[in-house]
Amino acid sequence: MAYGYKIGSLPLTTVQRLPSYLRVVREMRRLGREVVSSARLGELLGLEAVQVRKDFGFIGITGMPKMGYQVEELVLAIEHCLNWNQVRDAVLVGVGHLGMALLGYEGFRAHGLDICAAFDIDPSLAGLVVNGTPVWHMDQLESELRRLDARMAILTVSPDAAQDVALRLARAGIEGIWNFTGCPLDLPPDVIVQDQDIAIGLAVLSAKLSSRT
Amino acid sequence: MAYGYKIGSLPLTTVQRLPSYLRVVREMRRLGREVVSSARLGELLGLEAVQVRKDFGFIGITGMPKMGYQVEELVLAIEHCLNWNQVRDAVLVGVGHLGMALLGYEGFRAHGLDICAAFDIDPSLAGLVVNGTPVWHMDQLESELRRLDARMAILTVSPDAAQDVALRLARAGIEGIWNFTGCPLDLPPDVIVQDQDIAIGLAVLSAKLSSRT
DNA sequence: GACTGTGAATCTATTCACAGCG
DNA sequence: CGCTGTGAATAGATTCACAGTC
Repeated sequence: MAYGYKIGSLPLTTVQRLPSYLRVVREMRRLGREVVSSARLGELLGLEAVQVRKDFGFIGITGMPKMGYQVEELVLAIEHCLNWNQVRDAVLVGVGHLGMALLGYEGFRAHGLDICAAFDIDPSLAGLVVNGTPVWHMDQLESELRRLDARMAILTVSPDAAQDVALRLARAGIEGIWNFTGCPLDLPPDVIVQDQDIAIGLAVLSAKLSSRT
Repeated sequence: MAYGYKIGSLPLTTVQRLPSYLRVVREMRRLGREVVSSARLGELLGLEAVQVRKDFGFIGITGMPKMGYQVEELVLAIEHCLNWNQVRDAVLVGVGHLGMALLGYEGFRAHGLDICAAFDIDPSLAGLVVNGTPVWHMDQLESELRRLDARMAILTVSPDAAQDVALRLARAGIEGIWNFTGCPLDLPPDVIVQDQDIAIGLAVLSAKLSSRT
């Protein structure tokens, strides 16, 4: 199985660290700082300096001996890797508690994401506008998707609806599904599924707590 | 750095897979199924059968050749590893969109978690009861924590408050912090911090999407 | 001297190959 | 057979050691 170690030419683990690098270097840019060393970044993020340098090497960034890396260059390179420099449209399906929370989250724009439409099976939600995003009934899913040009969907429906809805999204041409349902999805291999299972984090924390007793 | 490979005697990666095993075997128990093979579990979860067997070996479960593993035994063993068989109290700090969503999430009880109190800086939220959980003002944090016996805190405050609030929690005796703020926390090493950064999942999905073009 | 950059070594996780058992 | 269990091999990630550069 697996086969998920490399994303393009980047190691998965490097990609997973990019958001935290980006947060820090964006903050540094805001403060007017122009260069930063791998040691300083490592200290702020709890990483070895050499790991920071390796990661930057992978994304094609080269620093200056004695000085460090240029903050602006880092921001642009990381944004480019993640495609977070341009805003992409996404739809959200399942406007329950979690879906509502994600609709209210202001941070997505900084990550290049604009939720342009939401869908729910509950007819009483249709017509609502949540934080600027219109909510439609599930019946409108295919027709709205034809109108919009969203490549990505955020899936926050209940577990028992997950597979069916995911299949509808795939058939409607959605290329990537960010899956918050906790269920594994079985879809054609050209659809990229990213599972976001909150239970994993809780499991790790629980296990650490119970092993320390 | 790092040093985070083993949790007690279990590999981190094994612990990360435990929640998905648990979900499936609980469902099988509900359906009255008594045994299951590693091959079947692997198929359902997208894992190699041998990996399933290795994981079960780590948590001390032994199967029967030709038959497979006992579903009931698996449920109990995994719940035990994660301490999800008993309910533990937790507090939630930061009742914004995300905090509200987590308070509304019914699934925590199945994961052994009961959010017994929530806190927010906004005085207009104090006195509210959200899905059975009372909300207090931040001023009450220390005094309420003295009254309750929560070992774990869910941190959903804004990034700029994260470090300060985390420190207050640590000083009040909280042993584990589930950190949704996206900021790294700098705390005494006896406090266990589990970062739950939603941006990581989005980064991986974004990178996969942009590498497929 | 103070950094970066990188091959080599180490450590971890996954996968293979096959022995053992009912 | 049809399964589990496990040592050996492979692949991947991190860390070490040190050469190179301003």
